[in-house]
Amino acid sequence: MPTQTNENYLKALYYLHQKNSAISITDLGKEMEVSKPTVNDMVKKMQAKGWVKYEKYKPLQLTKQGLREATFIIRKHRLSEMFLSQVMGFGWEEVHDMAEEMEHLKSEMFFDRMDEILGFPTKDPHGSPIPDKNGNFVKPDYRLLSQVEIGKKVVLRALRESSTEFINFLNNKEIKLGTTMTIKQIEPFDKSMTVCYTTHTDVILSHTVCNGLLVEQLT
Amino acid sequence: MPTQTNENYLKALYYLHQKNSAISITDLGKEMEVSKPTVNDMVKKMQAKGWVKYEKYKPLQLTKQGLREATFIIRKHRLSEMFLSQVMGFGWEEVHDMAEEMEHLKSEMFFDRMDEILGFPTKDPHGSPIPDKNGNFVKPDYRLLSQVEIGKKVVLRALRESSTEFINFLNNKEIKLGTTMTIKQIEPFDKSMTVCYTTHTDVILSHTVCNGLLVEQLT
DNA sequence: AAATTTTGTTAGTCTTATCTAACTTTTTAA
DNA sequence: TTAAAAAGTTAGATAAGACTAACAAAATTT
Repeated sequence: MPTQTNENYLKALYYLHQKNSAISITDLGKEMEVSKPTVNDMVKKMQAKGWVKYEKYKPLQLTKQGLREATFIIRKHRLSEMFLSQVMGFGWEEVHDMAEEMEHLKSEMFFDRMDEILGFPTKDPHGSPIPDKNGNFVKPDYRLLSQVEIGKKVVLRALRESSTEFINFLNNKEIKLGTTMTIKQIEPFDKSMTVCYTTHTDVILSHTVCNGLLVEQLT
Repeated sequence: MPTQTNENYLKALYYLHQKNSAISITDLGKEMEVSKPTVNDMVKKMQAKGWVKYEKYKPLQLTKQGLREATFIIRKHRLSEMFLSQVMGFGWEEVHDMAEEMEHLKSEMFFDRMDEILGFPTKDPHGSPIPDKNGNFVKPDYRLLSQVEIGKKVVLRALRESSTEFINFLNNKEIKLGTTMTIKQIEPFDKSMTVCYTTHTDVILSHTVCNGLLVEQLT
């Protein structure tokens, strides 16, 4: 059974893998905000437990078991977010940090009951898929708004980041899941985009913001 | 801010204080299931943090601050039990262990929202008082069934232990909070009691069981 | 009051998770 | 293709939370 710290390393590895296939000790250290020797040590321990595969100077890999563990932590995180939002009435901008704590609770019953109460949801409040009790889930292949061309129409389906700060920004701009946007212009200099949606015309979104929005392309 | 381990020591001290005013290093060690040197060390650390007062070979004391911290942990525990039982539909025999984990969550918002959803309850599913947001609560002075005399009539108001095992025993005997019982007989040899309640006549309860039941005396 | 038992303390060790400083390997760029 | 930069490793330390073995102090019993 992974410790809480182990769980955080597993989750970090999982997220890094989503973007990048070759994860370095340094990458993981940055994600976890710890020094390289700390990661080095931890990786050895986690390899001994069978969760990661590592050879000196080579990229890190999650084993099948490690992936399984990571998936269950993510299940617990996303179910918690969903429960906090749907049952306890918290806003989508508030749930991430609380779920970050709750994901380490060990009681399976607790999460299974949440799942049941929520009617076995497949998406969390930020649009991310929730693995089921067996660890299965479908990863829809949305694209980043930042990668969409000018003139296209898209629907916001998920966020790649769920920090309170980021979501407060979206709330201010009245952007939510399901919002349909048309890309009017892309500034070559800073890659910022001018978009239109609902009653808003010509809203400028920075590249950083566009990089956090996962969309489904309509046209 | 106390660590999770600190919180458990504080809670243990709090519970020991309820029965016994003079708590020894040994007592705390037994409650926490750790060795005496471990307690000794920990007590020094917790004294440095201002939660306990201790002089060599003298009894342990919770400081005002320590008592405050303990009260908030108990608030979190009991609110969790209430939420698990009232909102999530768990049985009173299932909630203790889950609440034992949940009580260490740091988010105040989470517990305050629970409190609100539950309508600011003052008792948990086992009849124990729930401290409010300021740490205040009334400790009703029930007496132990084991201390009641023969012939008296009592109502079960709270449990002094909330383990699944103990409550499963009560469930089997169809004893719940609010059950009115009459004490028919007390066996001098082993202090077991013969009681009558609802449709049950002449049920024998061991001293151990009677010691776990907090009752209000009617006659 | 002395002997015994219980209680508490000291000293030294372990594990987990972290650090810095210094060194080595690999990669990249001149 | 070698020099510089980046990445990774080793060694030694620290803090929290635990242990055992051995000793000291206090309380209890005879």
